[in-house]
Amino acid sequence: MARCTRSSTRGSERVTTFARIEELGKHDGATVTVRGWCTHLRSSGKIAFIVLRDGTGTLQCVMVKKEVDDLTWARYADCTLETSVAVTGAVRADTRAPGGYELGVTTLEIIGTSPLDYPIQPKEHGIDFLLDNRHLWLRSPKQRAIARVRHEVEQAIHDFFYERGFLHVDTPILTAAIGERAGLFETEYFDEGTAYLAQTGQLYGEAAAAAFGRIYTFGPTFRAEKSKTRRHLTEFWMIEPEMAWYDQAMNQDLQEELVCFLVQRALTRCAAELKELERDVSKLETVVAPFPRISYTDAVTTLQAKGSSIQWGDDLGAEDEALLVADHDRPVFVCNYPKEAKAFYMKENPADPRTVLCADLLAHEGYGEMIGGSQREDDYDKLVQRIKEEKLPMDAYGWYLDLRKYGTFTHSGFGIGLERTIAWICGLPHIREVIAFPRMMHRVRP
RNA sequence: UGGGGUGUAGCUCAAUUGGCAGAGCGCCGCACUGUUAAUGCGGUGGUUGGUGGUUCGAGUCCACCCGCCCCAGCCA
Repeated sequence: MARCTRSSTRGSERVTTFARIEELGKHDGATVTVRGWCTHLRSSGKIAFIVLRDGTGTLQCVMVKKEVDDLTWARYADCTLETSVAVTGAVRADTRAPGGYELGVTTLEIIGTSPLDYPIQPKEHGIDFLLDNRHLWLRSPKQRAIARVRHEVEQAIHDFFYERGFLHVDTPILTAAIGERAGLFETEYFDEGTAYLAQTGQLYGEAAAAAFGRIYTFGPTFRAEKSKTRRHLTEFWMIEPEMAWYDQAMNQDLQEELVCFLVQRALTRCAAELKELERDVSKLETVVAPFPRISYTDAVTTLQAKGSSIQWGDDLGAEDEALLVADHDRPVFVCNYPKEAKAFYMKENPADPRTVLCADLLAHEGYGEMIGGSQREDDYDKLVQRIKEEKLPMDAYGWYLDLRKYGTFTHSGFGIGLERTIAWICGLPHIREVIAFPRMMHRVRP
C-alpha cells in the first residue's frame, strides 16, 4: 500500500495510512485507502458506483460484484447519502470518472452509518431550508469552493501586509468606546456598566499606528442595524489597516494595490473553485490599477445628468452607486464626501472645507461598497469640535484625543469588508454564503 | 422601520369560476455489468403557517396574527 498521510490513533479506532483525494493522481496504479463520505450512489445489480467526498475533492469508486468478496459487496447496501466509509482499492486513470481518476474497490468498510433522512438532496433547495441546515449544507461542492476562496483571500491579505512591513494587531471585541453612530450590541461588563461589541477596531488601530507605524487589524465586527439586504451581515469580518505618515492619496494607492493583489491571487490559485462557482473571470481579469477616482462633487453632477434625484450633501444610495460604477470594468473610488455624510474622525479637506479627505471603493458589477477609508483628523481642536458637533460623549474619547495631544501625526487607513470582497470575487448574489455560519437579523443558528 | 412578494408531502412546486389535495425528486421493492443528479416498472408519503369568519362546501374569498424572501435605509 502506498504510504500517504500518516495519522494517529483516535479513540478506539486505529487509523492507518490514507490518501487525500486531491493528491490521488500521485498514486496512479497504487493501492490506497481513501476515507470520506458518500455523496452519490448508483448501482446496476452487479456493478456499484460510490462517489466519495473527503473535503479535498470527489472520487468515483467502482465496485464490481465478481471482483470483491460477498461481505464487501453486501456492505454496499448499507451505504447511504453521507455514510462515512474507508475504501481500499487501486487508483486508475479513467476518462469516464469525474476528476480523471477512479478507485477499483477491493475493500469497503462502513465507518459511520447515515439514516435515510439526510435533508440535502442533489437538487434545488430554497435558501431558508439550506440555512436551517447550514451545518450540512457546508458539505456541498459549491460551499467548499467558497470556503477555499475565502481561505485563500485571508491568507493573501496576511501575505500582502507581511510583505510590506505591516504589523498585525488584534483589537478588542468588547469595548466601552463608541466608534461610529451605527447600532451596537450591548452586554453587561462586571461592575463597569455597559460594554459594546466592536463595530470597528479603527480607533485602536490609530493608537497602534502611532506606536508601530503601519499596522492592520483582522477580526470580526458587529452591527446591530436591522439590515436585510444581500450586502449585510450582523457579524462580519473586516480588515483595517492604519498607516502613519500616509496621506489620503497614498492610502488609496495601497487600497488599489491590495484589491488587485487579492484578485490576482484568486485567479491564479482558485481557478478550479471559481469554475465550480461559474464565475465569469473575464470580469476579474480587467481589475488592474489605476482605478478611476471620482470626486463626490463630480459624482453628484454625473448622477444628476443620468436622472438621479441626488442633491449635493446626500449620501449615495445603492442605485446611485450602481449607476456610477456601471460604466467601468474595475472598482471605482468616490472621493471627498461632505462632512455631514461621514464619521467625525475624518480630516477636513483643505481644498474644500465642506468635505473630508476620504474615499469609498465601490466594486463594479453592483456589489457596492467594498472599502471605506480616510485620512484622519490630526488637529486636536478640530477633532474636539467635530466630537461636539456630532454630540458624542467627550469623556469616552479622552484616550483617542491623546493621540493628537502627544505628537500628532499625519495618518490614514481604511476598512475592507471581507465578505463583500469575497462575494464579489466569487460572483455570488448574496454575502451570506461567504461565511460558514452567517449571523443575520433573523438567524443566530445553527 | 417602509415598499413588494410568499407560506400546500421530507424537498421543489401545481391545483381553472369556491366542488374528491396532485406531480417531480427523495424514500421502499423489483430489474439491469460503466453509471455521471443513472434508467424502467410498482409502492410510500398531507393538521394546505395559525386563529376566526362567509358558504351546502374554503388550499382558493374576507379579517387579524405569525414566519420567511426580495428591495430600500443604516454600512463594510
